[in-house]
Amino acid sequence: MRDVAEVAGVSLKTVSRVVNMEPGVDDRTAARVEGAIARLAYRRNDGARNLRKGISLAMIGLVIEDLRNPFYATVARAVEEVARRHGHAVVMASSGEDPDRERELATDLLKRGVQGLLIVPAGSDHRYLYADRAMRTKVVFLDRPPGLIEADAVVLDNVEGARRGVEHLIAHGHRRIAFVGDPPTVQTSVERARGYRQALEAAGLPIDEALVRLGTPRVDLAEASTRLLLALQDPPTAIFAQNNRNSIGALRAIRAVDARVAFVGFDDFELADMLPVPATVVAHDPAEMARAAAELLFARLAGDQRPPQRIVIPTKLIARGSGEIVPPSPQGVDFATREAGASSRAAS
Amino acid sequence: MRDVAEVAGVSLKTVSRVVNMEPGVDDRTAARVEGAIARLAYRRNDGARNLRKGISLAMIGLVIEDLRNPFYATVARAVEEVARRHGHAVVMASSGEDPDRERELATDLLKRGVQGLLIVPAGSDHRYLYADRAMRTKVVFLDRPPGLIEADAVVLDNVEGARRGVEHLIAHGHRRIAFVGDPPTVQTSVERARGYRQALEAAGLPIDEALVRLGTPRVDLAEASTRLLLALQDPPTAIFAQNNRNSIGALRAIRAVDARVAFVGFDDFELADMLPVPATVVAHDPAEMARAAAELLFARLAGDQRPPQRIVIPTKLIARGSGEIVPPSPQGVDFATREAGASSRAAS
DNA sequence: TTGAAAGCGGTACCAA
DNA sequence: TTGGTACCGCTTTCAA
Repeated sequence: MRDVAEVAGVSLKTVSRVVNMEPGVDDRTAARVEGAIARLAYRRNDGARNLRKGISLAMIGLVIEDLRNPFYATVARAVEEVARRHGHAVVMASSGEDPDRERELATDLLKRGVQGLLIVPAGSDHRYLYADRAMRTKVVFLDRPPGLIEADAVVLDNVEGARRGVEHLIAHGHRRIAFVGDPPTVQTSVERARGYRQALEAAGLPIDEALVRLGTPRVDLAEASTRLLLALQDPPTAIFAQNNRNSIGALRAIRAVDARVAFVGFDDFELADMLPVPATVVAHDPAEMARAAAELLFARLAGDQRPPQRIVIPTKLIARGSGEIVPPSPQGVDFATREAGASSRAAS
Repeated sequence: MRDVAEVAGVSLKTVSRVVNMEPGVDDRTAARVEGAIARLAYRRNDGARNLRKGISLAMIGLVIEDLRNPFYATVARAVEEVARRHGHAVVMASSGEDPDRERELATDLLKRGVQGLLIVPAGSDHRYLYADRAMRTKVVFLDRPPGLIEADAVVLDNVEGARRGVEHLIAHGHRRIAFVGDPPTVQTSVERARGYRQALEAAGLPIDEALVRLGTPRVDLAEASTRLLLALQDPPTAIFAQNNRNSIGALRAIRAVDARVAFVGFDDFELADMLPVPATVVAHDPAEMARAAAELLFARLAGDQRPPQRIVIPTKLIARGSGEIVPPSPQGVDFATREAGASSRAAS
């Protein structure tokens, strides 16, 4: 702005007046200033402006996995809504499930001076958030708990939800149930796998590790993984998928090979009820989770000093058809087959 | 920070050292400062910090309709990607198709000092963007053109895409084709309706305004609207839906009443190929559109002075089944029926 | 109508 | 190890 003033041959203050369209500037003077602005491609520094005006930017950061996943899109929208009510803007960043990138993005947001941070962690060590003491940025974790630090978190009831989903399949006569999930680095996947195991153990069923596939964070990989499962000598009669991405992949595989297997997925998804066999799911309310986390963050920003909170959002099983398919052969055949030896196969 | 210094009985600079964990501060002094920081609930002002350090915030704003719409989620993710490559963060805001809110959000983002703005307009008058002269914020419009101002825009080939979709239905023998779309305030809906009309006119078919429903911006409304269409005395034999929200609503209605009508929708959507009757769509690449717009914005920020650009992204028809359903009665029956009088109905 | 000088809340540089 | 002082780019106040 000083440069502009010099070029236009006026004082700093006059330029300021022109830029902010304050009244009381001679038209010719204003024209000269505008000319200088254009020539120098000048752009006002809003940082300095806000500093002087005492305006704090009022932003929060949101680090999620991928906006294209409808689950996170819903989360993001709900966060935006709450932030708006509190007069804050939201800066969003997608980590793509990469711990390094999560850290990079979170650190970047902190440097940008966001007042608070909502984060769906990809990594398992969040001590870096405390690197900058006295920065005092408030952080609330979303969907997954923090690693190696104490902090607020709002999560789903993963173990219980998965357990109920698998119990549902067991109740319909299934004994060979596969689990299709994200890599073990993803907390939610691990917890849901735990629920899966709990359900099987409680029913006295063996856990066949060949049926547990932890490692398919994308639709196409989940589809490939499920195809392998269905091509096993002794394939599962039911599949439990750990989230909506895995669900859609699994359903694509089931459809591709025209398998008659039961299916239950964690996360509801659009059109689940419109499929040829409507999908049974363990549903929950992502928007509610996001709102709870955002409200907690704003409470902290307002001075809430309670110890770190852990809020758990419940799940609900919605039976639509795919989870109520019963296994093809009468109960007990699986056991009989296996006792006859691993290399033998039932004729049909 | 000055307050902290006073309370701790040290100089400003020492506090600064502690806050930024610079070396060379006596532990006891540091402890005193930390105590003061805690007591005063002090938080560093990053605005002032960035000003002094000469850091410009490097943010762009993105105003879209609703993140929950997968179309916009894809757009947002692609924008984020490009912005990141250019070292910028993205502040996102959802207008909910409300012109006032669009204006409010855009103005707010400008006040926050974003370097540039990407906007999917809900309104039709964007002169407010020029209210602040010399602010020189660059703006690129996305998906829909600007109103009453000259500005860059990246849009889809709406007329052509819709025309082809409807032609496809006509080619399969349909003469009564309904249009299900957003309100006339939504540019894209109007343009796609134009393509619809062009296709009918080119084929010498009459346009029955009772079959043109402009006003259903949500899935549930589109479903209700389509139900009404299907309940007409002389119902359409095919439906063209203007975007993915309307498509899903229309398909729900078709399924609910078990109607055997053909369907083509604008926008591809996840699981379109997995439905009992896979959905034929006019597809395109939202990410490509978003990338083009974001790159154009960064080119402008880098000094690109070309006149306002208008980039058009092509569409592509993907036939999957629903668009290839032929009308129930032989060609010409509709005409015969109508010539027999509006009050008569074909027995079957 | 225009300008000079102080100051927003920090950091940088150099001296003590 | 600590402190003093100039200054980042802009707005505000008050005087010319």
